[in-house]
Amino acid sequence: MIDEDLVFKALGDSSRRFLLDLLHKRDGQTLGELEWELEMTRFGVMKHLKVLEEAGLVITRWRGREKLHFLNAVPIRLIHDRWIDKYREHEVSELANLKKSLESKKWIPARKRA
Amino acid sequence: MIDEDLVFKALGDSSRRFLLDLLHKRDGQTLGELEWELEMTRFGVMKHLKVLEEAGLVITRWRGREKLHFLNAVPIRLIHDRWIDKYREHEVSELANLKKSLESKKWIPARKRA
DNA sequence: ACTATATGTGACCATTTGGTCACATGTCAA
DNA sequence: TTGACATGTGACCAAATGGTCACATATAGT
Repeated sequence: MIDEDLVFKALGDSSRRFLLDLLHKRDGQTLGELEWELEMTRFGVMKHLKVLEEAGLVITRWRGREKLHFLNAVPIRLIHDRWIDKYREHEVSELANLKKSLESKKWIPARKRA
Repeated sequence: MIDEDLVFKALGDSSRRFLLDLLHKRDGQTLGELEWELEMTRFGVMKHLKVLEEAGLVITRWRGREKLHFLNAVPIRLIHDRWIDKYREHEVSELANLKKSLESKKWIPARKRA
């Protein structure tokens, strides 16, 4: 079960959003690696990672003495569905544009189609 | 333009998300009307509405002595575009990871690591 | 003009939060 | 086994936050 409040609270801090960005660039980074990118001691980074993990936005795995951190987009996806999509009807046209844009990215050129 | 940090911070509080829900149900409500729905004095509600307004999530208009509040979904849409959609491409694999994680792996407390 | 209504301001307080540190545990490699 | 390395815990502190209140301003309606 995903706690919507934990997810929103986790996303409410720019350092944590930056950590998600870092993991998005390269998944499976250790605390030591992430620590380098922030102007903060590893203890601060650790706290932020804990918040992200408890919100389900980051999943971890141990490899020996290293803790690997992986981005989990599922909670964000659920927010997208449960919260943001609530406002669809207010902006039908823009959403249509977005959809078109996304679909065109998946466009398969004629020569490669079966 | 739109301060992403203000938007995320504004969304990070459940009372404020509830206020957005109320405005989504019925747009243009006054402070007095919204106040009824929360278990909080009007001062608290006022502060939350101010945060929402400064984040651009709520737009206001005066009608005599009444202040009408309107939901503005645009900042949410921008988050949708620049933040959430970032993770679209990873969605499938992350979902797979989660599934695998839930099915086969068990969390091993640090103290008990081999 | 008078009074009830609707919202605003600044001070204030308790709690939460972001961040650091001393110290501790667990792991790798020589 | 020894020592360097990677992460964890609990206490601690300053700052931000959620919420209330006394007091103030502006508008509506009679």
